[in-house]
Amino acid sequence: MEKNDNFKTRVLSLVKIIPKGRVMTYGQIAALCGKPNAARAVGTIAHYGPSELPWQRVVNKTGGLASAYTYGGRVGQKAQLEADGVIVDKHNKIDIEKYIWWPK
DNA sequence: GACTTGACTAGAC
DNA sequence: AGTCTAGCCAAGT
Repeated sequence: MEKNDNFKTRVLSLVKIIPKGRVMTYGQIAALCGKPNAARAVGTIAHYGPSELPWQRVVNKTGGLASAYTYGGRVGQKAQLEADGVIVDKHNKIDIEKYIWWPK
């Protein structure tokens, strides 16, 4: 049963453990799940995944906020990241190099 | 049940 | 330096 959901579950679990004030990239999460080039899959899973996941801490390589693409009106994300201690730019960009986090 | 689209990234041209 | 292709997984049609 868990074999089919293995990748999806891994991604979701990984996002759940992102500490406050830190962020991760799609490619990074994908790589940690065993598929270094499955960044797209990560985004897809995220979009259809539970809304309780802190996807606001997940960003793309350009440092842009994730849901900014589809949920452009989701202004709460910026405030949420700032509440976590992440400085968000005017253009919804963050210092990815500074806030990137890797699980130990 | 097969095809298409989608919160992405990296490499090739 | 900018544009295009390829690769992954899941959900919708």
